[in-house]
Order: sequence, then structure tokens, then C-alpha cells
Amino acid sequence: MSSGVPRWDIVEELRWRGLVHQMTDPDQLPRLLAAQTVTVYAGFDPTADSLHVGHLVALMTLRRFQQAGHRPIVLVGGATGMIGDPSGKSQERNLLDPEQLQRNVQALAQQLKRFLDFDCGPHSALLVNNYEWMKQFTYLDFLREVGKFFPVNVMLAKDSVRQRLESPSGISYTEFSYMLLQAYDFVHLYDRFGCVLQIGGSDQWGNITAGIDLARRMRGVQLFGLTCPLLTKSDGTKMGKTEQGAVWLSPQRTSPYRFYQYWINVDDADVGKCLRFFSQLSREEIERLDHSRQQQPHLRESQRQLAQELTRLVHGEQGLRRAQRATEIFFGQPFEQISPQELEEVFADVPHAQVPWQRLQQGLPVVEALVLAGLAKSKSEARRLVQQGGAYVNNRRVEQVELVLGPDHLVGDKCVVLRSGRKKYAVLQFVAG
RNA sequence: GGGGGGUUUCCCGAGCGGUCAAAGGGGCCAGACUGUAAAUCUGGUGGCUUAUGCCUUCGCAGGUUCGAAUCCUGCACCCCCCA
Repeated sequence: MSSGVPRWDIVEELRWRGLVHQMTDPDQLPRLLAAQTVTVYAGFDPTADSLHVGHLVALMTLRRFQQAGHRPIVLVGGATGMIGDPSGKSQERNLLDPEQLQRNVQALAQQLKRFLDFDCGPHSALLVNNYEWMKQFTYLDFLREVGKFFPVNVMLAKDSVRQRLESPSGISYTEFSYMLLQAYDFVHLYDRFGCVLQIGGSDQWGNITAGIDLARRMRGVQLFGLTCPLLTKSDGTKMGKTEQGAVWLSPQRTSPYRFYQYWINVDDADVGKCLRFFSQLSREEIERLDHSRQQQPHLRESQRQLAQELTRLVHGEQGLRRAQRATEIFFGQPFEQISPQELEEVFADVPHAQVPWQRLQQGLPVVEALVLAGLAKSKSEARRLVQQGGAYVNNRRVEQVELVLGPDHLVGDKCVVLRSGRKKYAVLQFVAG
């Protein structure tokens, strides 16, 4: 076990932030964490080539552990990702193909690095991939060395399994075995790095306790687990979803502008929780923002702070600047006053579609333009949008359904900015050919 | 094995021979109000060359009829009751 003394009471901090859902041994664990530097891990399976905001809860918590003076390990599930975690899933999922998986592992590893400090002495973070130690096992070895310690009746009692057994789709032997892998990871990280604590989302409770049980049986040691709540809205639904799907951390999947806008638009009822979960702000600052939200709600200080901090963390200073500049332009002055170069720079992040220059020259009906920009699914829908007064060209409401766009409508030398409703923007970029 | 009920547009759910692109609700989109919030109110919500026009949709395949989501036959899936 690592030595050294933590900087502050991490459990107390996590509690007031609302980040503790469950923990094993609520007497012993806080004492341990207060007394010494502890090695703590969280795992992320490479089910996609990017993390999304749902992952941020555990990841930011891991970060807080590090800041409090503990040593974090992030695990990328190259092995577990091949199997598929049944936790919280109502249906069996398709296996990912190995090449895709490999790419995902790389991409996640890259992303995860942003959130932790890998060069700060004794509590430098570590990045590991469970494929490294799982690949050595043959099926028979694994059954003999690990499987032997798992009573099937205990496995069947786990929530994740039970729910699936009750559901019509059932569960395959493969997914059923998932928890053995994750459990073994914990033991392995204990052996190799003295890792004694695993954290994760609340859906990981079963897998975490499986690891704790396994360690007790295999090594006779007491390990610990702590889970964070799921990221939900005040109405109980999941956060981090938009019409376009999940909000991803990868700029290819969710541009910095869209990412920033997502947080700017968080409901008042949820933003306090988000600040507690995700921001580095102190308790006093967060409470001041709570107050500001009640007194001067129109300033939307909380949302601004949240969006700023998270966008900076995920997309860097430059990503943040671009997102903010785009926001200023779109939600501020008419953009005749802004230079073409700047507009083009800003537009890069906003959803945009490329259209042959010719179409503009021939005259492009707005209705078609809206479809091309992805603001309407069909021309009928676009027509409806215009008729109801919800369509804008360069921030000016479209009054005529028959409006035809031509070179006169350009902003800068190749863009037309379309908008649906109050805040959905898209850019058409006209290109040669 | 026997008997009964069901499968409708994104979801729930009405419709049971023409007046049905199909009531109502939810969701979603837009408008008003605001703070790029919530709540509320209003409108919209299959597609197309926007047309008192055409095409596609009511589990699937056929049939009856001038005309079918609605009737008949077969098939598939789901639910309930009896054994």
C-alpha cells in the first residue's frame, strides 16, 4: 500500500457534492482514506471511440481523488470490452469486432489522459489495459484459477444478472461471465499496484463487490468500493442526451460549440448538481452561484461557469474560446459587423453542410436549404417551419416560403447561416465543384 | 391440446365498410412570454413539384367489394382463461 498523507478528507468532499451513492464499509473506508494515500481505480470499456458526459461522473471523481492526494489508475477495458457488460442493459448486445475495439482502446486512452496528472510524483496516475493481463489466460487456466472462486448462486443473485434472467431476452453465458473479468481486474491491480479501492457508476456496484469478494477469497484481503450516482435530471431522466444522441467528449462527435451549448442550456433545476459533480469550484463559490441563480437568474452565471469550465477541460483553451466566440456571435449582434474570416473560423464548429456553389447561383429555395443544413427532415417539414415563423437566414426571420437564396445572401464569401427556432444553428458552406 | 383477446402513424391509445393520413394523450418541432431556463398558452407533427392533387402507412400474404385500418382466408408474433 502506498504511503503518504492525503491533503484533505475526500469522503467528506464527495458527500457534500452528492457524489457518493454507495460505499462498502462506511466506517473503515473513510478512515483509511483520511490516513494514507490510497490507490484507486475506475474502468472504462471501449464500447465507442469516445467517452460521453455520462462517463464524466466517475472520471471527475477519480480526478478529485488524485487532487486530494491519492493515486488514481484508469483502466481501459480492452478485454472486458470484448465481452460486454450486462449491467444496466436490458438486452444482449452484439460483440464488437476486434479491429474497432483496438481503435476504441487507443482513442479512449488518449481522452482519459486529459483528466489526470500522470507526472506528479507519488500520486501520478497510471493508465492500464486489462487485455494485457487477460490475454495470458487460457480458458482452462481462468476457470481453474478464478472461476473456482465464484459461487454461481451468488452470481445469479446480482441485480444485473437477475434483471436479465427475468427479461425475455435472457443473458448469454458470455455476458454472464463479465463480472469474473472485472472482479479479477481488481485483484490484479491489488497485486500489482496495491490498489484497494474501485469506484464507478452506481450500475457498477455488482461488479465492484464481485471483485471485493474475489480478493477476499483469493488473497484474504479487504478491498473497498464506492459508487457515484447516475447523472440524471430533476425529472428522473438521464442527462447528457440530445436529439442527436449522447453528448460526447470527442470533438469529432460533438463539436466544442455544441458541447458548450449543451451546458449553457442545462436547466436551473439541474445546474447546481452539475456544478457539484463536475466543477473544481469551491464549496463557497458554488453556494454563491446557487444564490446568484435565485437572485439574478437572467445572468445564468451557473450555466456559464459550468460550460466554461467543462469545455476548457475537455477541449482546451482554444476550443473554449471558439465556442464562446461562436456563442457571442450567434446570440449577440447581427453579424454583418463581423469580419468574414472570423465568421468562417467560428462556423467550423457549428454543424455545417457543404453544397456546390452552383446551387446557390441557380437560386436555392430556403426550404431546400433547410433540409440540406439538417434543420428539417423533409421539405414539408421545412415549409412548416417557415410558415410558423421559426426559420431564419442570417438571423433574419424568413417571411416567405418561396424565398430563394442567391449570392446576395452570403455572409463572408461562402456561407449562409440558417437557424431553426431560438437556438438551433446550421451553416451551409458553398464550395466549388 | 381447447377457448378468448390482441398486433394502428415516434410511443400510448381510439377507430370496426366510404366523411380516415386516421380521435385523444405523450413526446417532438415552432410561435408568444422569458433568461439560449422552467412553467404556461397557441399552432404544427407521413412524403411529394403545396395541390380543393398524387403517393405511402393501420402485423404479413392473399381475397370479397365501386370502395377496406375496418369484412373473409391463411401465416407470424403477443396476452389471457381452461386442461
